[in-house]
Amino acid sequence: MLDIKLIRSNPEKIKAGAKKRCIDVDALVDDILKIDEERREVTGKVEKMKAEQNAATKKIPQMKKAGEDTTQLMAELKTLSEQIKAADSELGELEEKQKTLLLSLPNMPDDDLLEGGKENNKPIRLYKEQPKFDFEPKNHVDLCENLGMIDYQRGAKLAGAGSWVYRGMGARLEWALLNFFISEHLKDGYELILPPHMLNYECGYVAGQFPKFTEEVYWIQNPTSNDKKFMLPTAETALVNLHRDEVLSLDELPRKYIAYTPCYRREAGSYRSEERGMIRGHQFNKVEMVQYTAPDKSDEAFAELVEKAERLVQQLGLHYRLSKLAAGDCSFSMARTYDIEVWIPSMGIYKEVSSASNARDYQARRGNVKFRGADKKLQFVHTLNASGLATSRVIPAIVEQYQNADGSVTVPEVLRPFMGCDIIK
RNA sequence: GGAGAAGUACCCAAGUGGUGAAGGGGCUCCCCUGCUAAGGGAGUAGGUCGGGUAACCGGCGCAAGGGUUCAAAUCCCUUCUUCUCCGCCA
Repeated sequence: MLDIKLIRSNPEKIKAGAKKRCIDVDALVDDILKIDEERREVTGKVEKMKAEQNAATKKIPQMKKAGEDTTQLMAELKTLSEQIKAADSELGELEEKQKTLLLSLPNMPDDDLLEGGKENNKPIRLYKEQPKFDFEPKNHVDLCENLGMIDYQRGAKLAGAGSWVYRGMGARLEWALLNFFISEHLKDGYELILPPHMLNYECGYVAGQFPKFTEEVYWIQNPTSNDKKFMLPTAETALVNLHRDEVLSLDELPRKYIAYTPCYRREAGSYRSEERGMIRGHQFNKVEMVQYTAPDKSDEAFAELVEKAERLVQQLGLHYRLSKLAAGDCSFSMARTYDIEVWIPSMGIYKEVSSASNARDYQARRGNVKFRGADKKLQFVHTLNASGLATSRVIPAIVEQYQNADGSVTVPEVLRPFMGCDIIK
């Protein structure tokens, strides 16, 4: 959520920010300002009446004590009370309306971001070279099936298209990756969190996924209650809500968390034919990093998160690309995002394994997460997140980039202690 | 799933319709003493919204949201959370 005071004082800036994201919010901003003005006017009216009511109400017990007749005053106050009620409900509607509109404004992109969508994403660097094979390389679907690592058939039997079963060395590779990621993060002093996977609506709202993307998650509706929960689409949704409605002290910052969870996504409308195998599934495993920082420290934290995510991919020895996303490709809540994409030889493209973002105070405003600064004043914290990493894109990259002519796959060195073997065959 | 009890500030806690939400602990500052402990005094309801250049003025606030009333921490309803007991259960 953006600061209404910023919108009030500099609406053109907000409009220009959205334009960079290829979103036109001109009419929306104008509407917000119009309602804001109306809201403030009604607020003044209501508060004046309430002040009058409070003053008069205090007189009644005094008059009663003195034996005076209060019926006339009480009658007058009844009228006033009715007027207040009417004006108050008008005010409530205006506030509600304003909030709804405010929520549909995306975060402001950072000044240095390029305008436009995906096509303007800018590669910052490449790591290693594209692997060359002196044999006909296989794709990860065939490799995984041949090696008994992933069972797509039975995954579909159990849960439909877009679901798979990890088995044998596949399951062990998956688990080794998660262990490797977590142990690296622990070395860097991050606190491990295992959050609930079913979250209440408020969590999605604070993270910035709702109300816009309520249809992209799975909802749990119990037959005997109205209680509704959703399956988290990323652990970020849980982690940025850990300190919702809290005031952190300056010496508690930065807070550095990691969480392992499966991520549950409906992925409605995606093209399965182009993304065979594990590239896009309804459930995939991910270790997520989240930091809460003071505003002046968030750039530093962002650099740290990018570096950490990169380091993991480097340690796995995978060829990847780091890109700075153009404004229009950053997600709704984020002021800036860098993607790390690994090379999938069979597809001939790079696929995201980590997305590092700085939300600045956008999520903190929605979740009311503050800290008390050195000057004792309350301010919103900054929240940042980065995957570290999502396994479902790493495994295809590993099996394809590390495949051998005989169809076996060499295990990256850093994973061997976790796997207990050097080669999958 | 059923029954009951509770939710007031950093903590404990009083408060069953009426002017400023008691009291204690802790914390901060001051005084006395001065090695410590003890004692005395003052402060400790924040936050947010609206108005104002500002000092300041005003609205809201007793888990959350509604309702009754001239007036609600207090009465009524709904929801949430915690605790106790019962049932079911991996």
